[in-house]
Amino acid sequence: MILDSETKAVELPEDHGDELRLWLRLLTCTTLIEGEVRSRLRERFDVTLPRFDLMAQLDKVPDGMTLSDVSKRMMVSNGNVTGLVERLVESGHVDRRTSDTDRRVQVIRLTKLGRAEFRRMAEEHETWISEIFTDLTPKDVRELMRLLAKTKGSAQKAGQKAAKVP
Amino acid sequence: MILDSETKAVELPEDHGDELRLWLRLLTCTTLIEGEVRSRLRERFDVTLPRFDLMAQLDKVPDGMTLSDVSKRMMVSNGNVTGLVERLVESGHVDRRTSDTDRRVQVIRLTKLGRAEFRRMAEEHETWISEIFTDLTPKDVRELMRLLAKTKGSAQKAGQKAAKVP
DNA sequence: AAATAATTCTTTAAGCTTCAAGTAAATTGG
DNA sequence: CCAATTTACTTGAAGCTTAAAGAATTATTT
Repeated sequence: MILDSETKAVELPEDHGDELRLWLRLLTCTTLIEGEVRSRLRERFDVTLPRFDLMAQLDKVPDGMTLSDVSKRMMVSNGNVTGLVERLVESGHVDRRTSDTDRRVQVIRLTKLGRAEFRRMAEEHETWISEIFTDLTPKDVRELMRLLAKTKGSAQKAGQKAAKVP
Repeated sequence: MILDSETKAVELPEDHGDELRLWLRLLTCTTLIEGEVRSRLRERFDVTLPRFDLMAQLDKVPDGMTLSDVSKRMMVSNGNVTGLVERLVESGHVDRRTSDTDRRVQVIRLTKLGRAEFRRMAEEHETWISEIFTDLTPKDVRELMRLLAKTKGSAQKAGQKAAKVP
């Protein structure tokens, strides 16, 4: 804390350049990888990344999940999921029904076709990812996992704090 | 390398689960932070993230840059930049003119208004970012920078290789 | 010089995404 | 039980994004 001549706290512009550079690098990495995955998905399977991501969520559960669940897990808006699911139902990859116990709720799951196609895509997708991270040693991977977990926690905390003081 | 009974190399499904988990965590971090920054930019300044990002590129140069430059730096498509710039010119934040030496080229730069508003936003933005990364020690930041640089290089290499063998 | 190729940017169509407002159903609290 | 609130989802408008095709200009090759 710095005090001026009248012993009053003053705001000096602190240096947050390192964090800013870190954020930009993080963003660059993600954009780069995302673009690579997107273009390969399109070329190899003629599928968009959001469709793939949604199917990936559904592949993890056998009995389907609600639209809200998908929305939270994918970290996108409800309206977004509505449209995405609409198109996946249209193309026969996803099955949708109203919950028996709560008529507000829509339960969606992969169809047989959807699951088969996703599995096929996921296999290649996994090798692409390992290719993309090929220069990292197992130790690098562990360390990165650790630091990103810490980053995630920090970001979540900052988000909650900001939400409480609007 | 695993050889089968006929001494022929066979492809066994290798485990790339760690890299996949790493990618998902990287994506989660970026999505989380991006969402936080997006919502704060909207609430505080009623500006979108893409507009802010474009202005950030232009703020770095005094004499403007071409649309292609912006496109490469932001890692988005040309058409995307065209529309973004269109709206920023419309709102008076960006100035656009045709290059004197090459009539294909559009040179854009921040207007006085655009630069003033960006500087104002950037200052707060920087503190948000430092807040978001607040749990990371300086050592964490350095280490993360290093590992992400390595990741970026690895991803670029993978992308180039894939582009050559289509 | 003329033909060819490469570049810079724009346009279009389709899909993605958010936000805000709206509808319907379930839950809560009197 | 009923009013008020909350939850789950949908809709609509605006903007973002990409990919692909096209137009204009410049650079290269023959």
